[in-house]
Amino acid sequence: MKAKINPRLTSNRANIFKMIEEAATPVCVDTIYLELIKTGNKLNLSTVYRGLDCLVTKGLVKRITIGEDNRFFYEVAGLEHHHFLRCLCCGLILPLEDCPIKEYEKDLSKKTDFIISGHKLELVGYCSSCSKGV
Amino acid sequence: MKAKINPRLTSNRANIFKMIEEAATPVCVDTIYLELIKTGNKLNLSTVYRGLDCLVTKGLVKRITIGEDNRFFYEVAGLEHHHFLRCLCCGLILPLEDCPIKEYEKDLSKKTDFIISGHKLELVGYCSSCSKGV
DNA sequence: TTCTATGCAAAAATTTTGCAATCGT
DNA sequence: ACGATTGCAAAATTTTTGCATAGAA
Repeated sequence: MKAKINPRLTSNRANIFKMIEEAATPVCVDTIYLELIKTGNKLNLSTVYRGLDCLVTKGLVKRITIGEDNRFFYEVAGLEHHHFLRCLCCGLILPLEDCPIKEYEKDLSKKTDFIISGHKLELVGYCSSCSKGV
Repeated sequence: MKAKINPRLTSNRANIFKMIEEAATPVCVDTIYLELIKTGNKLNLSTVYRGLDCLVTKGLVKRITIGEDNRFFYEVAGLEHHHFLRCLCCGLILPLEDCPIKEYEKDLSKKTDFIISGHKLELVGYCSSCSKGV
């Protein structure tokens, strides 16, 4: 993408951000797009993509991958470090606050001689609704 | 895909499997395809995709996602449970044998009322080669 | 004016599918 | 002959890009 010197936070982009902010879980591009259209906004899908790029560049939004769907999700940046628990049945994504592998990272860094900058943990299973009567 | 009653392990598929088996890390479709072509095999990319579907269905191969590239990787199924450490610079993927979150899973299951069936952990950073002189 | 944002269409990248031909048993 | 595989081309999905136009500072 062409480098813009001074990207603007247009109303489209503010709306995209608001939508992400208000969602309880990470959202993907078509969810954002459809939600904005449904609530009366008129904008193009590519505007959503470019708006997201802009928000990511500005550090307002984080682009992440969850699940096995090969597409991107977005969440507000600057949240506490967290992980996800995902329901394989209904797709529910539950953010988790605690992180069980902080010390492990240190050990691993020593063992592998990697500088470890981060990690991604995703647990999967079946939520209580979906596992009722199983 | 159309359900085949009795999928066959053709030589194409055996070659695909062998390639995956011999790779030290998970491989993606185009790596498999190019490697097979380079070693003298003649086959179509869609044959690779279908062959992989077949191997996954047969339980010989596992389809996984690593990194932020929105594409699939494949590894031999039936390996010990493991995770990955990935270099953000050169793309090196290092399989890890130990798993630091087995007990965490139990706790979380109680706390969230999920039936937890698995998890995916990926650590990222810079390998010793890439971080030399940084 | 000058830089940026947008819509639209087209292209890219990865994966899937339909169909006719071929192969294996 | 029958069912499965393959090549090829086309489609589907998600994301990116080029270009002309509209918009904001």
